[in-house]
Amino acid sequence: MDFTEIERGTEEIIPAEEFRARLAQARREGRRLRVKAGFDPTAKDLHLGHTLLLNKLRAFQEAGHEAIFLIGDFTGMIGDPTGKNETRKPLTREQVEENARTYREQVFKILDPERTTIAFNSHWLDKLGAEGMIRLSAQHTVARMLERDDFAKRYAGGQPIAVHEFLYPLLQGYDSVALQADVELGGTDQKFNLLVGRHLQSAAGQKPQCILTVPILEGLDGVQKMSKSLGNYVGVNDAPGEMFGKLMSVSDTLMWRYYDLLSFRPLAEIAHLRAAVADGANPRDIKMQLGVEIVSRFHGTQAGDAAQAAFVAQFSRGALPDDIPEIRIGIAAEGGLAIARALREAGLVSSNAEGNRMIEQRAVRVDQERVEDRGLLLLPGRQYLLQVGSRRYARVEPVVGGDQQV
RNA sequence: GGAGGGAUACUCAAGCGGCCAACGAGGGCAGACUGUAAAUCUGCUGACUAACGUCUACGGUGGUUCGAAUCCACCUCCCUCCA
Repeated sequence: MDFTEIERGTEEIIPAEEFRARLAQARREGRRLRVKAGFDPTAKDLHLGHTLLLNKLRAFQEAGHEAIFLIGDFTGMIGDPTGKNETRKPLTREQVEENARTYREQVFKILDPERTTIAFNSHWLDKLGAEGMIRLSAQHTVARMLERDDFAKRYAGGQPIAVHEFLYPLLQGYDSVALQADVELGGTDQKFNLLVGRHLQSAAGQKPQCILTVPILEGLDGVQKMSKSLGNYVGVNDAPGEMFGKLMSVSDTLMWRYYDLLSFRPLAEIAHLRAAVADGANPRDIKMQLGVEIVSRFHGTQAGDAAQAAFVAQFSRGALPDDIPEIRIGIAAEGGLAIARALREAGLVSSNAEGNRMIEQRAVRVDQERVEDRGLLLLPGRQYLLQVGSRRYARVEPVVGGDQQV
């Protein structure tokens, strides 16, 4: 039996032999494995980092297994303490539903809706109650909890650890019990939590799940993990041009990481691309191929090609982008519109002070001409093309007395 | 419950009565060079103002002082040791 497609891109499979045996057995018996992957409802915009997991879930679907997309609406109230030490605000029922809905829209860009089960863990965790929680807590020791890497670090480093954070892995593990999961997928940073699931399942008399971990995708900066709050992400809902641009801005080193983790190309083909660059091909062109592949995946082949063409036109040939926002800004009858304010109103800078700074740094152009004078006034009656740096554009028309409008 | 230490801008971290919108580093943004890459060099990095300048900010609330991030009191939160 061939495991390469299922196993491609995974970091670790625990225990590998058992996993393969289980797959083989399921096939023989015509049984579908229950494959679980949990998602935190605090985030609602999916980015490429999430898609690693979804792609893997999809691979299981295609092999005929049951994909369970678990929304951690109950555990979201705790907030996974993995990684950062920050207390999360509990979500309201409305927020959870809202987030779940947007999840659904985005998730099915990858998963097959016909073969996906969506589950909410409040379903069983609500009923667990204080007694259930205590019984659950009795299944695990403090010493073992403190083995978890980030708990260990925080404890050693004198950082606070709240008691309720210990409950998170237990509840996540209990999800596996409730779902009778055969397999659970997660990022490498989830390894500890996933293992707790195995432990709790055995204690409950179930056959413990197998675990597949996928790497954590680095964000555009190439260092920290991709996340919305760090602003280093490519969202699956990003517009084609934006998505392409973001991918083009990654470093050459990171490009290969993205090829390895995000591309669906055969491994041999990626090896060829590496060889080509080693032979002197411009990595930029290889990067474009990646951009086209990813944009096409979420927006269609046409959009992928168009994004590349637009990128080449704008940055290689200096053409203006064709989707420059237009805005009218109301001004008093006398005088004109101060350039810094125009930049701010158009959303190109966050404050007038920043606008003035940009001017001093020679980053601002009006009608393609560099602005040297921060006292420059835009007069009503015509439209101006404003530019900050090489990627921020807007067309602005000052209007006497008028309200600001697009 | 007792003793001690700490909280400074996006992050880390100086400052310990006026020269502090606050050293330095990282990050971010911009300029040069490029391939919207890396590396490197330079500048900027609270808001309002054309500008003079004004306002807001060093955990919170009060106080001392001509003047407080800096001193005092109380409060909140965190850490360590003891119980």
